[in-house]
Amino acid sequence: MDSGLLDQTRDKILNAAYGEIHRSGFQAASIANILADTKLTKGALYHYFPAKRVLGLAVIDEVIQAGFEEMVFRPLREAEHPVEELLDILQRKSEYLNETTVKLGCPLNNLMQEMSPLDEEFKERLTRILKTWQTTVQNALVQGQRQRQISADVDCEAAALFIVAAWEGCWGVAKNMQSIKTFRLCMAQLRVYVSGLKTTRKAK
Amino acid sequence: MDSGLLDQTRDKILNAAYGEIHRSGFQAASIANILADTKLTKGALYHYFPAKRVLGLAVIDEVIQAGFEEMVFRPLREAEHPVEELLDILQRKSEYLNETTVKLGCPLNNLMQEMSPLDEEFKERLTRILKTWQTTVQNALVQGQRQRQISADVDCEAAALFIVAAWEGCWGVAKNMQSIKTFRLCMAQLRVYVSGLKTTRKAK
DNA sequence: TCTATTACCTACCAACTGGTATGGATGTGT
DNA sequence: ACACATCCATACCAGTTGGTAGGTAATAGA
Repeated sequence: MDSGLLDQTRDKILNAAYGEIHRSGFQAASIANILADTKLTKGALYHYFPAKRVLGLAVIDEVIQAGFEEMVFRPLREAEHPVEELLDILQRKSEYLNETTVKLGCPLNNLMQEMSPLDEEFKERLTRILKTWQTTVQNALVQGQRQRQISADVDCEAAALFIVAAWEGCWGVAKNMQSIKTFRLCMAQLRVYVSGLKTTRKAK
Repeated sequence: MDSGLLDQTRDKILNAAYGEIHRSGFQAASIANILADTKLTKGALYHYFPAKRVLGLAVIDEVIQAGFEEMVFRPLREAEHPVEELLDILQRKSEYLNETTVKLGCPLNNLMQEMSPLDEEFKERLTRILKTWQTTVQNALVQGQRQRQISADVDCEAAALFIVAAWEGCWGVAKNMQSIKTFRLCMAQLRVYVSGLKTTRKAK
């Protein structure tokens, strides 16, 4: 058979699994629900994925990581003025966002919080995405320093880490308050922080 | 019987439940494990708590909220110089912290991420803690403005929200990377942000 | 056309889940 | 001393979980 580019069934399972995991977390994600969504049966699922765990790992690699790559990492890497692009992305992310998105939260963050202490392989793959994220932001800041957009005395590694952390933090509080307004207010402050890196300043 | 101040059995269940929930989350928290920890049986547990859900809510109110009250809210409210106290707390929190603490993450954040979309009552109680947190920080900043420690053009509500969000964000990344060093680096940047509120600055 | 493999379905299972019913032991009020 | 509530243990249950065994239909290769 094909098994090559278009593997509709596998993709359907993958997407349904992503949805279920996003809604309920990995552990509480019910295989029965995934199958109900896809109108498939266990035979199909266990044909493509030998276990629920493997399905979860595939969702991380092929859906979540791919999504970040397209929506955040690539734009940031390819931008000519990465600092502006970073502020742009923060802006865009806080605009395009609906009720359910804010209610369910960031899929990466959700999975990290749930699975990192429980499963080493989950942790590794999720942390890899997080570190790529940090590194990408860090490179943007460094390039910003070269372009005289970011103050020279900024510790880009620490700042990038903090930006990622705060970013996820904004997702978190907005998710709990279930309020888009909260998310926007919070992200606006993050942009204030990033903008603050432009002006020269002293540590304490 | 007593049922008053010292109810050892109930406390034992509550603490064991807190531990289990902290380790595995609420849904995955196994009543069997809690009972194994306490060396009690179901009769005891269901004598004090009519359902697992109620036990979870009790853990939120009587363990988690109480902890925040003692460790964060009260010191912040009672401080004469709340901005210094806030920076102090951020400092203390990043120092006193061991391997397992960073591995398991912030109990409040964990529960919020997991339960807010799933259970309205969980959400309400957790959000209440979060809002108390925000308000407490906000009051500290406002008082700081009165004491001429915080720049007058700071939006204290937004800043407080962001501080809480970033705070939880620091917990989050540190938990996933399972690195105390990461936590400290991240919290240090948060202190930089807070310190930055002292100097006068313009929004964008 | 015969064979082998892929793709998927149906029926089933052991393990575990939260929860309940019952009963015994220990006080407590009268 | 009797009735009664509190505290907790034991045994049990229905429902759900991820996972498996075995079969069928379709397709591919020769």
